Amino acid sequence: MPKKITKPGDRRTSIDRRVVRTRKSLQDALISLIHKREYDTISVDDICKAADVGRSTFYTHYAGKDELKRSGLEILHKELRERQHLAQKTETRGFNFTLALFEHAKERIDHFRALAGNRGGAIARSEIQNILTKLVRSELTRRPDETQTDAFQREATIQFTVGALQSLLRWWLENGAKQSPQEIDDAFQRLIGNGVAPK
Amino acid sequence: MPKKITKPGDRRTSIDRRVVRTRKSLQDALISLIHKREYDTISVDDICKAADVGRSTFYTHYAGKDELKRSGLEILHKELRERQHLAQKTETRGFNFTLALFEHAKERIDHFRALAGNRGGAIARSEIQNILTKLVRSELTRRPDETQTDAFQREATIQFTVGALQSLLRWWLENGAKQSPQEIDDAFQRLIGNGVAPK
DNA sequence: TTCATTTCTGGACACTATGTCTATTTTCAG
DNA sequence: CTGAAAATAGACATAGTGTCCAGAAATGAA
Repeated sequence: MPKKITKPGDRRTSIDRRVVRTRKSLQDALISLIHKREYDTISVDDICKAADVGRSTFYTHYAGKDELKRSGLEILHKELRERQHLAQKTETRGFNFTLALFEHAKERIDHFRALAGNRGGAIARSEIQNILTKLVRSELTRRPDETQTDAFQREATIQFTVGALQSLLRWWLENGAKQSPQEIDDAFQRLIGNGVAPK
Repeated sequence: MPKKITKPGDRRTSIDRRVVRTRKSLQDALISLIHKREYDTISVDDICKAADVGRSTFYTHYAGKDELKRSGLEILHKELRERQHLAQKTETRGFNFTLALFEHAKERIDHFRALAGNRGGAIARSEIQNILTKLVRSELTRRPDETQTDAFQREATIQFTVGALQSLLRWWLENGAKQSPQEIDDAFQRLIGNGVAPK
């Protein structure tokens, strides 16, 4: 076989243990640092020191801090999709992926809080928002004879739902996820299904 | 990391024209820059050049970029509270501040989009979230005999509502606020009042 | 085991940004 | 007009970024 230029940052599934080990160290280091300080105040050098990895090595794997963080989210997303896939076999009514979401979030709460919490910042949130938007959109199917007003209503409904869900999720996690996934999901289903009656 | 607190116009609420002029220039410069690039990529120097203000002057007014941004939000908040105060005199059912919110946002759309949009980032959002949370909380009054479960339900409802509202607002603004404030508010009131029926 | 290949490494480099300080000039209010 | 306040350029120390290299170390395969 002729040579293959395999740069560390390549898409190719890494066989080399060193690569796996290095990346995992960096992932973990970032997570643990985010628990201690504001994301913006963490430097690449800090991460490398915490991970015990050379700074030049960092850059052969990730373009910067943000990419490292994104890669952490990809892992969560992948896990969630698998979970959702299982969940969809059972239920068919309403937003049936949300219970799986809350369960998943609770299991990986440290990971989630670090990446999606208040301190986590914008990158993670918009990424999570993308994920949730896809899921919600697939629940609200489009009528073939959709008018422009319908389109507006539908999109508004999607944005409304995603915002509500994400907000509830974040609040629950930030307060230590004291309630069970079932409880928080019940609350969500009730609110999204029946609406809110003020006063 | 700023350490020294220095506010030139502290003693009397800025009488000096120079102070007012400088601050306004910096505010405007930031807003216009945020429209062009990512917030993080904007340096204090960039802002100063755009505002035609010396960099050393900048630091006599603000501790850094973030504080400049926050001060911009304070202005919006103040205006919104005044508006809300007027709106509450003509009391209707439900969340009666939201129409005022949408109207206000549309009028100051450039300001809002820059500070609250996707590119705006985390500072603005959490600030706006605080504002909305206060408003929503005041709508959902607490029963005197509230149980622990009630408290959970109430807080969940608040977080749900704020998230939905903020998400809808952001989406509307980011897409150019094509619909009228009345339309978007109707959509919100309908969704929050009646819930969402998927499929 | 040996060995070619890949990865990791520290240190050097050029670069951009931050925040503070000072001496000087400009602008303001009274 | 005048003293006080504000704005300024430029210098400074510090810190972070991203790239590059040559050598050391680990790895998978033979």
